[in-house]
Amino acid sequence: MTKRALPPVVARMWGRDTGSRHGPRPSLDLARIIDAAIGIADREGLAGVRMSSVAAQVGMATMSLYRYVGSKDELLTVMADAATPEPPTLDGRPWRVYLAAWTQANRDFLVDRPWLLSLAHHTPPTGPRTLRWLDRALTALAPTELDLGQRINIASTLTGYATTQATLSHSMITAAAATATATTSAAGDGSITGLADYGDILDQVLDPEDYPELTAAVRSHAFGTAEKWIDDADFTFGLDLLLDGIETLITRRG
Amino acid sequence: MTKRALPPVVARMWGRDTGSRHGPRPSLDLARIIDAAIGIADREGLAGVRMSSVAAQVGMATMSLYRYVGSKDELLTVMADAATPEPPTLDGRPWRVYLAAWTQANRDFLVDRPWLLSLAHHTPPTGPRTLRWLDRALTALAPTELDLGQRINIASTLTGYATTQATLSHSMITAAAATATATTSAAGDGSITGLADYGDILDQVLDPEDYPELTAAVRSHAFGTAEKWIDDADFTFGLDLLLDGIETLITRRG
DNA sequence: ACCTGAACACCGTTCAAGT
DNA sequence: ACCTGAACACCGTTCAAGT
Repeated sequence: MTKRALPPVVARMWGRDTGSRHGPRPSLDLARIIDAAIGIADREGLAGVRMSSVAAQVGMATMSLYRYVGSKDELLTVMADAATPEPPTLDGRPWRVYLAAWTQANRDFLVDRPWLLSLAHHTPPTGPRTLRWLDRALTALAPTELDLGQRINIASTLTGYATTQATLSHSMITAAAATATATTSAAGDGSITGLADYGDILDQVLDPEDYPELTAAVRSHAFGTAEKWIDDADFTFGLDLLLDGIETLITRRG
Repeated sequence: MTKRALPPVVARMWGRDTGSRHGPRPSLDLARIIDAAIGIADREGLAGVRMSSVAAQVGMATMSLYRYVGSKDELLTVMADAATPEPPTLDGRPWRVYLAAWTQANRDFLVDRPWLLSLAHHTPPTGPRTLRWLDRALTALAPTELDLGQRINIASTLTGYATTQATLSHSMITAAAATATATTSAAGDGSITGLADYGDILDQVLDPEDYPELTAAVRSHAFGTAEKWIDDADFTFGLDLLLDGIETLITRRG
């Protein structure tokens, strides 16, 4: 049972110092760097986060950043965890009530910080915040008879759902916003500038024989309004499907 | 009702010629370029797809590619749709049976081509393949009394689930594969090299008071084996939760 | 021990010629 | 009308000095 060395990124996320430095200063400075990077991402999106722009923001030379993070990739990993808020507190609520709030809060912070969606790593979670979300979901499910594997699976499924919905909302919101401002670009760059455009495009492109139901959907203007897609009602609708399924499973056990 | 010009990317995905060129040749060449790009992605991952590597593969100069696609981003969009297989045929199966197969097939091709996961755009689908998947799901649900909005929502939720599970499988598979080959890199680069490592890391990092349930999970070796995560049983488990929820909804209507 | 500027590597893309 | 090489822009990162 040898303790293997922690990967540097992980160590940094947990405030454990990696290299040998003197005071408690360095970790504080890391926090400042992370905050700067998060601020840039909030304002300009992920594309704005360059080693140079982050360094400028904190008043260092670009190269100095490499004293605090091993690479840009590490910086992104650390800032993703830091930008994740604390999960809702349990407060003794029953699992269904809590998990509904948990999933909704999960979606909400992804909508607030859509750049987190692009950072969904293909790596299991290792940061303090992300793991706290997982722990709280497991805790809420502890009173049920479900085993750990099932509980972990439920938590993954719900996060997945939150992510899906956030992605959907985000693409619709930006599409709608683009329509509002970009009557100018209508001719030019060819990006999809709104939901009306989207329906328009599908209408031009779909062969009704090959895509019968989609064509019907487009013709009936099911894609007409952005509000429909970012509505809480739709989110709750799908969430209830999931929770009903979980409830069925739990009662089947009892 | 003016027909707005199709965005170039969309036109290209549907085989409609964008610029003015002479014969039917060009579109064929586009297909060759796409195939080359997909081949590279399959072999080396998305990082291997460079304008230069794709051009080399088809025996053109790098710059010639810009005759066929407007930018690398366009290339990625087009190749993502082209790399998506056809959805399963309905064959008169009841909605629940079909959607189960549909979701499983969706996950399967994402597991086969994990680079598609990184290409999950923040844009609604516009390609022939992706839209065919959507259409088929709507068709399967047509006999139910659900309205179009609900059916679209169900399809989104199921794709989302497939994506979540594929992501999970993928991170676990690569983690496991890395363990097998990388006893060498164990000391060095600090990447997570396996599930055993993952449990190890969590164990070192978690404070049992702050993360009570997660700690318990780690101690009970719930993260122990990779097989558990890529098992069909887990996938079906979550899928059934969703389908149960949908079924509840449908019968509630009737 | 910490910080930094110059230099390099890599890659997408513009542009002006080529044929 | 199509193709292409040289050149540029951008950005992450190495390295050898600075203090």
